[in-house]
Parts: sequence; C-alpha cells; structure tokens
Amino acid sequence: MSQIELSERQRQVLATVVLHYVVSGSPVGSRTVSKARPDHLSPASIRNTMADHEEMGYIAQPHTSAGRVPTDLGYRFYVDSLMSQRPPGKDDLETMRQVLLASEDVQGIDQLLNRSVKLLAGLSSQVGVVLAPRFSHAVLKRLEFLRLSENRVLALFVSQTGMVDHRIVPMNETLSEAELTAVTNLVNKNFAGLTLPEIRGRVLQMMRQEKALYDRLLARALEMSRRYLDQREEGADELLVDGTFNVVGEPDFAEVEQMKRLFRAFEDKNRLVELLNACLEQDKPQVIIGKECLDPGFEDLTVISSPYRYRDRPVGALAVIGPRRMDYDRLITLVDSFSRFLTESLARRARMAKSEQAEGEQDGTEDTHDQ
Amino acid sequence: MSQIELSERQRQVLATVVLHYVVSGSPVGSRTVSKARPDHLSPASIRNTMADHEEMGYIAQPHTSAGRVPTDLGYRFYVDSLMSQRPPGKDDLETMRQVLLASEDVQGIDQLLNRSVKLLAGLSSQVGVVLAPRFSHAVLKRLEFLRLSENRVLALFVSQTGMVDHRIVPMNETLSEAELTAVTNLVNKNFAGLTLPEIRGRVLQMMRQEKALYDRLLARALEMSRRYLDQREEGADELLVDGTFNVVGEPDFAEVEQMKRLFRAFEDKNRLVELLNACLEQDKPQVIIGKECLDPGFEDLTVISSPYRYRDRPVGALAVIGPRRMDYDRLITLVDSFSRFLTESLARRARMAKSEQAEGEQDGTEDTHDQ
DNA sequence: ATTGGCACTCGTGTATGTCGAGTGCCATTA
DNA sequence: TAATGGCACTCGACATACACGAGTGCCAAT
Repeated sequence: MSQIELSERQRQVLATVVLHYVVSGSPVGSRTVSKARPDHLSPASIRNTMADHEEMGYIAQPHTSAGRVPTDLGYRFYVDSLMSQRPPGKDDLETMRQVLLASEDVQGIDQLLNRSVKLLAGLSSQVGVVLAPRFSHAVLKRLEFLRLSENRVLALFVSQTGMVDHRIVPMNETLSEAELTAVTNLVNKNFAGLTLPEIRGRVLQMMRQEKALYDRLLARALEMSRRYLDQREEGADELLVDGTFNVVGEPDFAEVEQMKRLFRAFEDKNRLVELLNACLEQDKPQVIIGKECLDPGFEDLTVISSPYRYRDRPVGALAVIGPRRMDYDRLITLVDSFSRFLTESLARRARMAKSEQAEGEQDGTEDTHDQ
Repeated sequence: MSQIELSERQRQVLATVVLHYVVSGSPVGSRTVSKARPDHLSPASIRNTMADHEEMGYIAQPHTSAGRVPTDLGYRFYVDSLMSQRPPGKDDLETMRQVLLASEDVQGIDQLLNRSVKLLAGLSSQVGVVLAPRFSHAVLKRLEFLRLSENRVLALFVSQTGMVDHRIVPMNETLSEAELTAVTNLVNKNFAGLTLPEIRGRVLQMMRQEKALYDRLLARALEMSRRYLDQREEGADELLVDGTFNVVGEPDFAEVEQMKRLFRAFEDKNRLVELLNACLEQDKPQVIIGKECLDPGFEDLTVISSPYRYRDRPVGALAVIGPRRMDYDRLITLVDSFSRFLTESLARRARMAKSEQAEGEQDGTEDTHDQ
C-alpha cells in the first residue's frame, strides 16, 4: 500500500481493468489488457504492472490464476482521477426534459417526484431513490388546526409551493371550534412567509414575552405550534424508491443472504434517508463505493447521490443505487444532470408562485422568501 | 378430470400431500403418505389413489418417477373443503392487539396503516399489502382551496377521521384571495358531513338550479368542487407494501426472470390496487391461487386478501402475497383476524370522533355520517 | 526495461457411473 | 373385490475423473 503516485502507464492499465471489468463482469487478465491498450505492451509487462496494483490494493484476484477485479479502492481511484468526464447522452437529456416538463405543468410536487424516481430508475437500470424536499426549508403559506376528537387536533401545513404535511398533535386541553379558528388565524398572521426553523425561533421568542402569557388564545396558538414542530421529524414517507427489480438479475448479488439484506435495506426508509441526508451539503455528485458506506446493508453497493436545490439551498437529494460494478461514467453524469433538472424545475415553480404572491398578497411579512 | 366427488380416503390422501408439500417443498411420494396417515395403507394403495388424483388434475409429477406436487386445482380443493379451520395463534393475536392499540392512541391513520403493513409482513413472513381506506367513503370535515399560482389552486380535503388528501386543480379564471376564502366557506357550509359521492350528486344538482347561475361565487364554488372531484381517482400512493425481502430466498422463485416479474409487479401499484379492489365486496378472506389470477405477473403466487370495514361498508383491504406453497391454514386465519382488528380499530376512532362531533358542531347537516 | 518461455494453479465443462426414491403394473392374498 | 407385495424401470442428484484453457509468477534472454 505504498503512497507513491501512479505512473501514466499504471493509470492507463488500471483504467482499462476497470473499464473491462465493468462491462464483462469477469476478472480481466493481462492478455486482455495488453490487447486492449494501444501501446503494444506484452502481457508479461502488464502482469508486472498489475502485480504492483495488487500490492497497492487497487485490484485483487478472486483466486490464484484468475484475472484481476477492482477493489473498492480501485473504483475509488478510477472515479476520482481516471474517469473520462464525458457529457451526458443526448437521449437521456431529451427524455428527462420531456418527462419533467410534462409533470411540471399542472401537477403537484408529489407527482413530479414520483415520475422522477421512475424515470431515474428507468434511465439508469438501477434502483432509483429520491428524497423529497425537506420541510425545514419550506415556507409557510398556511398552517391550520382542525379538531378530530376531544384530545386530538390535526395540524395541516401547506407550503407556498403546494407541499402538504399533516400531523396529529395531542391536546390536553379542549378548545371549541371557534377558539380553534381564532388560533389558526393567529398562527397564520404571525408566521406566514416563514420557514419552519424561523417559526420555531419566533415561537420561542414570543413565548418569552409577557404579553403572550396574558392572551390565552395566543398562548394556545404558540403551544400548539410548538407541539406541531416537535411532532414532525421522523421523515418516513418522504422517500421514493423505484426499480428494485433491476437488481434482481444481477450476477453480483448471486448469494441469497446478500440479496435479502439488500431488499431489507431498501424497505428500511430511515437508513436510506440518513444516507441521502449526508450528501445534502455536497455540490458535486457524491459516490459511495462498497464498504465506504458504514451501513453493512450497503457494503456490496455503490450509491451515487446528488442534492437538488431550491433558492441556492439544498432541499432534497436523489440517488442511483446499484452493484459496485456499474457504469460510473454514465451514471454519475446522469445523476448530475438529473439533479440540475430538478433544481431548475423547482425554480420554475417558484417563479410562478412568486408572480402570484407579488400580485395578490395582503400580509406584510418579509419578502426574502417565496417558497 | 371426472366430476365425481372424492371419497373420504381420497380427501385424506390429498390433504396429506398438500400438508407435506407445504412444509417440505419437495414432491411427496406414496411411501411418505403411507407413513403419515394413521390408517395403515401400503404405499401401493396410496399410489392408486394418487394416480386418480393426478387424473383429476389435483396433483402432478414434475417428472416421471418423482413424487407428486399439488396443482392450483389441488390447492383450491384443499382450501375450499379440506382445510382444518383452526383458530388463530394466541401469539399472533396478542402481537396484533399490542401494535394496533399502541398506534391507535395518538397517531393518525397513516401511521396505523404503516405499522399494520409491517406487522402483517412480519407475522406472515410473506409480502404484506394494505390498501388504504378509499376516500369515496370518507366524510368531509373540511375542503379548502388555496391559491398556489395564477392558474393553480391547491384543494385540501380533510375527512372526519383525519385522513388528508390534496390535489392541484387547474383554473382558467383567477380569483382573489378573498374570493377563494368565500368559496371555501360556501363549499364547507354546503358539503360538510357528506361523502364524496354524495357531494358529487349535490354539486350536479345545485348546478342545475337557477340560483347558482346568478351567484357568481357559488358558481365558482361548484365548478371548483367538480374539478377537484374529477381530479382524484388515480389511487396511486394509497397502497402500502412491505416484506418483499421475504420472497427473495424462496426456492419457489429460483428462476431469475420469474423473480424479476414479481418485483416489477410489486412496484406497479396500480395492478395491486386493482387486485385488492376486487376483494372489497367479499366478506370472507379471499384466496387467489396461481393462474386463477389473470394477471401474468402473479401466476406463481397466492394472494390471500380480506377487506376491512367502516360503518359496515368495506373501505379498504389487506393481503398477504407469497408463493403458492404456503401455510394456508395459518395465513388465512391471520389475514382474517387482522382485517377484523383493523375494522375494530377504525370503529374505535369513529366513536372518538363521534362524541366529539356531538359536542361541538354548529352546522345542521345530517348526522347519519360521522367518519 | 521489456519480453518470451515455462511450469504451475484452478475453475469450468463433459463424460461416466452409482445410488435411491418413486412409479406402474401384475400376480397374489385375505 | 379391494389391498398388498414384488419387480422392472425411470430419472434426478451426486460424485469422480479428466481434459482444457485462461491466467499467473518467475527467470533468463534481449
């Protein structure tokens, strides 16, 4: 595992090994590499180079006298410094444009994301994952409280882009319908146009003010808002997965146990959400190869993820998940351009909402947000 | 394939074959049956009986000189007339009670269903499916319209049990915020307490009345309600699936192509919804075995489904899906009692909402509904 | 530094043989 | 007449043996 930088030849050979292995799926030998490279090196020379690679941990033999297979480290090196950054295929781009534009017009964000994940799985022939926009950056258009039963109130959050979230908040004090309506109005008057973190801050601040203590309704309103904010966190169904069938035939997942783990991982949304959340702060597509992911459910997988943005802040992410042996060149550019498309799509929505807001709003809240 | 009724012996032997095959997974021969049955018949006699069965199409040989395997018809006969109706396991019942009661208290229906499907998959070790309550039987608590952009309005439907549905309805005429609020009020005054079909009827009826034509807001309100009603039908994400990993190891799905079809079927929610909708009118658990299901994606599967009810009407369904070789006795009773539990759970919710409604409602709509 | 040659390793595929579970048929039995 | 025991036959599962070929490491020659 020496830290010496690789010579040009070593780089070339490693790239060839990865490239060949990705398409063929079987270990690649010195002879194959020799024939594939334009410089006419004999298999024997290649063998020496490959022996070096093995020593450095980039490639490995499944068994003596077999060809070489890239290790996690090998893939990593390939992705980081060998890969040819070719532009995305025209076809892929065109399809994406078609589908996203079509979903953009009339449909809600849910449908847009739904189609996106199906499209992502389809184009990549892998498992597609989309993490829906986080509510933490959503801007409140309306927060409504409806009484369901004596001690249960339904809190209904609508963002300015039309995202809807509802939670049931427990109550220990019963309010009449009229009081609830008043509370709803109070909340909207105070918080419309703010994001959730901003609302949380405002709530705490207002709770400290004396005035709130004497205004029973306002106190109720703050209390209920706080409960709503505390309630929401789980992040369960804001994750869309599609294309799991693409992984079924893969020879890389021949062993049953392995495959079972895999599907269990796909159904455990929480772990996936966590995984994607981790990439939110990146601004290039992020590639996690095999054991680089600490979650044992993913140790035979590669995850290519990229966040999408709204108003220059990352709000959600999308990913392609597949076996480590995958077409990195294509899929990375695919994920990258897909996230750009989604970002654009959201921006267009926002522009529509903005023109709307500018036209017919009545409240005087700050206008630095317009989600 | 003679239609003669089976003799007692034939019934016994067939039952034994099914029972053994279900646990062992390998073809069962005459010798095995002979030893398993209390009447001391020699293998030779059993062979005769089994030859009859084969002639009648109840069992088949994978190849000459192998044991017999039940056919779809054989399973069908077993389920219909041979199965011992044993009561559900105490353990299963207890677990169900625990989980459902725990989810009942504070949580919304979404969470209840979410846990249900996981529990169903867990208890059955098969794929669990739950079809969420249809909105067509939901009773309107509140229908709200919020403007998102110039020509898009968000319609927000809340049922009296706390189910939430939102759609985006396109508009060709722009309404001011104030007008929208007025419209919302009109809609709620007229339609609160009605189910969707009732609302549809009422809308059409009112549209025919002259009065509506001259009241511009009322006309708008009716138009928008109609658009909302037309919009919703797809029934996409109201289906929960869990436990697909249970099907991975199954030797019955050894062939890759078959398994791929399977997973594609699980992801195509629409087909599943259709399948479950078909069982809504049954009142016993329904068993669909292999090719009895016309959908080619399910031809190697058995689906055990049962509706659950609300106010004596079936509103949703749940199912266990697995290979044809499954423990019919246990799973049928499991599905049956699970659907009862869900029905009860919904009823309890309704009682809570009812006491609530009786206490603090102000409108004079009929009280024959209380969802 | 590169290369050709050589012995060695192993996985894969094929041919071959044995074993045993299971069947169908028929003559025998109670 | 229904049940049974015996027998020849079939066929998959499993093991053994063997040849083939791709691939390697090492070394001496260029």
